[in-house]
Amino acid sequence: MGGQGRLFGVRRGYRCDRRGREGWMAMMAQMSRLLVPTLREAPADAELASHRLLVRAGFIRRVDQTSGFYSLLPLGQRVKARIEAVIRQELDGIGGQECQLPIVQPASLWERSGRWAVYGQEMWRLADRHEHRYCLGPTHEEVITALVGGEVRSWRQLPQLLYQIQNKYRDEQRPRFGLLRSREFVMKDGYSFHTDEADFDRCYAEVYRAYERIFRRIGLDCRPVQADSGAIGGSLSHEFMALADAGEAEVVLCNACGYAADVERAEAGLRQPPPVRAMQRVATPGARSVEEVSSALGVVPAAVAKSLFFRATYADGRQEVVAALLPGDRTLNEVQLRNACGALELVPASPGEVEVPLGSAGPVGLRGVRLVTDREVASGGGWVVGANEEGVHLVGVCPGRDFDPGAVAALATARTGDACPECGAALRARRGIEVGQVFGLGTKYSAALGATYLDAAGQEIPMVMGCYGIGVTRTLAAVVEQHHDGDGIRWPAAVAPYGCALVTVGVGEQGAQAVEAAQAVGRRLADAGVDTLWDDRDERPGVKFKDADLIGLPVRVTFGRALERGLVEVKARTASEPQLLPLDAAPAAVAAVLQA
RNA sequence: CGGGGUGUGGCCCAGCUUGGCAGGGCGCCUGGUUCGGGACCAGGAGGUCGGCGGUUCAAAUCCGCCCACCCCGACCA
Repeated sequence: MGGQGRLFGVRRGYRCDRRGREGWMAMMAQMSRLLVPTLREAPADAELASHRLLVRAGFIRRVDQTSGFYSLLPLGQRVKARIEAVIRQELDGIGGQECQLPIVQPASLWERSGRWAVYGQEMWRLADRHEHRYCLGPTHEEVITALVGGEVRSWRQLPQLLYQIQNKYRDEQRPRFGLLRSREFVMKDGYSFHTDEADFDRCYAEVYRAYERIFRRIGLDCRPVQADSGAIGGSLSHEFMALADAGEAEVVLCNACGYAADVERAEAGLRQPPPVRAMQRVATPGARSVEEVSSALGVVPAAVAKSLFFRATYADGRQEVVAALLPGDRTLNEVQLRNACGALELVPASPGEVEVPLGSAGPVGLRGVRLVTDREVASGGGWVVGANEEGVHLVGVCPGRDFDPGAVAALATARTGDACPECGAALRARRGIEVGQVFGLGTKYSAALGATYLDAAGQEIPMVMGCYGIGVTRTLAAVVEQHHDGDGIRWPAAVAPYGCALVTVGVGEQGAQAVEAAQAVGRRLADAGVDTLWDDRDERPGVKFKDADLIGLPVRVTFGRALERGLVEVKARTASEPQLLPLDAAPAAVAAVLQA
């Protein structure tokens, strides 16, 4: 029975619907009327701070019995909407046009682009009652290209920049980390269509700058890094990485010149190869790993060139064994290897698939295997390699002289301390959450799907395309990953579900005064365009403070015992101490925190 | 997909080894006392112990199969 609302005769469902500065109706919401199920303890499956806090603070819930499907509760939905609003503003500002595309897409469209066969198991495939095949869109290149190709005929209608913000689907083998890797997620995808590469380059740069503004406004420490363009194809590509230890991606940064790249793309600077000498056989009984071989021969691991074998699968279904040859102290960059041989998929080869003994394998006299050699190994020198004979290695093996290096690629994964490929200073490796990517598609899709236009000379030419994504739900999680403390979330003002928390404490006369004051301040804030969340629940002060910190609105105004002196407490979520201010001064102080 | 783990009320967990009345904390409901950092007292509601089958006088507990979820790896816009 008697919550404070009833006790003090406050009307339930009170809404302040004055129009605020930002154009929407600022409102004063009552906590007692909202579905904000906070939890004292986090569910056992939540590991990352973002996942744990979003669940505990009542922003998201996992759908029962599923992995990778989340409901956004009212608070989560509000944050999502605010992130989307920032994205819309910035994209509309550079001429972007929002549209909506179907989630369900016909297989035929994907067959025309060639990706039905290529996309793999992550694509969620389904059939209707007529057994027509479809997929749940993991992305929308095919649909948008077919759409624009059908409607745009003339160079006069180009360029076009279209975007959509919608649910996308990927049947992840292993969903995890809450919203960071779910099977259903919200993504902003944008596509641009141009007469030529130069026009695309101009658009790419504009979107790139818009992305920088978007992430800055949202409050993410986010770095654009050079990226591999992956399965989608194309050349120019940058990823926007929110730096966070929880990130799944790794990037290397150069403090000296600003070079930044995904490790999938980064090329480590070359080191001096081991000195050239005559090739010689040596017995290495029992030595199989790089460590064993190098210590048996008294050389450093970096002087050993290791051979790694993979079974490569190509787009046409053909398979072959590929060997990667790289320095023994290096981790293989699988993306580079895949790019170098043009394979769709690489799976470590099982011993049965390779004729040579895996612990003593090497490039000299290797047959029936496609060899890809790392740049550093290919640069010369005398390397230790396996002799393709159990227990025997070769020393002083020189590429070109003693074996044909085949294709040469940057197979070594860059790491902290490597030389920056631009300026030679030391690189630093950091982890990041990929929240956005921009890349060029060239004419890959337009050519396949017939998206052509007639130029001024009447020639039919395929449009040049660009593609620009932002993971919206993932960005939401990334913000929490970067903005939280031991007590809860600390939302940046631009994306907070409400700008300000109003906390009334006290009972009896004091409580009544608090309610009256909170409503007055709430109204003034609404007039100023600030949404507020009033904790009007019949809870003890401690509970309200804990929940306020957990939910993490940027400012909290407390109406309590200081009211006797006409004062309220204004505390930024990130501040350690509150300010005591006269009631009248509270709205301005709140606004000051929100604008900081 | 390989390896490991967990399923007991809305949440966190004990009980399982060694079979014998289904428990605790938090949350929820009622009454009372409290009221500035997750209060206290009293009373109460809520559970096919993931599912199916087996062993047994008796199964949350032992056995088999299945399902779901989590972690590590592999994989990845």
